[in-house]
Amino acid sequence: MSNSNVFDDILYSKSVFNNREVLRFTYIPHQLPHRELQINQLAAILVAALKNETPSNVFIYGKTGTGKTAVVRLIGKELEKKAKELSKKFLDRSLEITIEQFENGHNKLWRNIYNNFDFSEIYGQDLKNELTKSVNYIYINCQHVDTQYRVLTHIANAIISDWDDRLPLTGLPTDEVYNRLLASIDEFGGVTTIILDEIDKLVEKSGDDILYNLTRINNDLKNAKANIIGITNNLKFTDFLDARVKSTLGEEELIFSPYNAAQLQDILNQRAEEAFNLDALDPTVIPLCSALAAQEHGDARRALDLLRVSAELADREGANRVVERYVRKAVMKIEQDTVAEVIDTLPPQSKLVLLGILLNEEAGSNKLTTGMVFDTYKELCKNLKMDSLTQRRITDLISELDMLGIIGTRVVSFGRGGRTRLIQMCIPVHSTKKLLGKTDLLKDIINFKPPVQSTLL
DNA sequence: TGTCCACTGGAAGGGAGGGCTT
DNA sequence: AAGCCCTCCCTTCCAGTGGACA
Repeated sequence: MSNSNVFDDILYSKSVFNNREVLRFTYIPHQLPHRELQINQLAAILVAALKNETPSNVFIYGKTGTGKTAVVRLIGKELEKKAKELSKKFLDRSLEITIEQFENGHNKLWRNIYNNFDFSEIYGQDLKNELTKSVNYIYINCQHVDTQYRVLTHIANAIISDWDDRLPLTGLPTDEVYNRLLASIDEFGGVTTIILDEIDKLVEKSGDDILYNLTRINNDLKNAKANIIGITNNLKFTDFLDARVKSTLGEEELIFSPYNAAQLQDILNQRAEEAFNLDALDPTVIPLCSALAAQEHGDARRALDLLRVSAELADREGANRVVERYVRKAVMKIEQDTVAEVIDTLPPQSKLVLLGILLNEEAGSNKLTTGMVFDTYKELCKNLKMDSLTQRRITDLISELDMLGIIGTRVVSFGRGGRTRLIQMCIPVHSTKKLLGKTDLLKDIINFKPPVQSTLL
């Protein structure tokens, strides 16, 4: 009997990778090529936190994959590191200097902290902990944390260290959450920087009340300071903001322009050095990945994904070198995987609507309207003995599918025939049907024939 | 030029589900 | 247990719309 494990062959087989994680977009390298200007600008703003002064609020614009999040996260890491270093220096020095000498010193930050603590405990662990966390950097991605309540609890919970004191995900009145947040920031002291990534998603869903409150948080804080960094890829985002929020939030603005192919190449080269074994990459691979990503508005995330997936495909085939062929394959794979994931995670009602559209298109209706899709959807529901949603709700689901890029819609008027939306599939009908057919809900009606519907044209 | 169609899409609110406070 | 609050998903209501047609 062999005691080998199914993973053994894969685990110990030769790989082109030295460290795959380096190619993830979430990995933050020590250096970010071609973002030196933005790094310096942001550091110049946030250095105030190290002096216990309030840094300006910052607004960061730039398309997907232009390094906004990476820069902000890198600066955060550096800021916290520096704060710890300074506090350590303070503790070391305080062994040698007297209180008077320290009070006469010029280090405002530590003098402030010192004023709030009993100096007799200077060497205690508690004080040391307080000192090392007096700069707080809280990152929130508003794509998921997209309501006023959630943002407030998220910030508060990032500061509250005791698990039992953490705020619940629902249940409390919002003003109560705000008060507890103030208390936790005040108790923490120092400077709290709140980063709201994809801030446009937050405002789109919940309005700008939350931003109004957060930009005025310093008025309510007694013992601490806070500032906001908003990140968005929507250049017109601030047009929808309340003028007061707009001026307070946009004290400083940073623009991240897209990378060009040469810059993307530098980024990939830097990561590849760490990510791959020697000679594992054909020299044509990085230029190709860069060129393909540059075509799509200079998206570094796309370039990194392409490189990583190409190498994974090479690995799986047991090749010891990544060549151009794998990049071409990777392009296809990434596209298919993205679509499959989006469809798979759709709620059941959206899947039914999509199936309605798909079946009509398959039956040859090339001028599909909202009304026709709704009729087919109702038939599908009847077949499944499910209650159907209203047409109003279905128009929203159709809009969502449109936003996801699964279908394309266009509002048209047929004169007396009325005004409606023309709908068509944007992804291949056959493969989508296969994906939908795999779900338990739809497997029995996947071949339903929609009633013949007359188009308005 | 006014009418009419089949919607679109904003606004308001209901209610289920989850969770807190008293 | 009761009362309250939040989120999410949904319904109901309704003003507004573009363009063919009479």
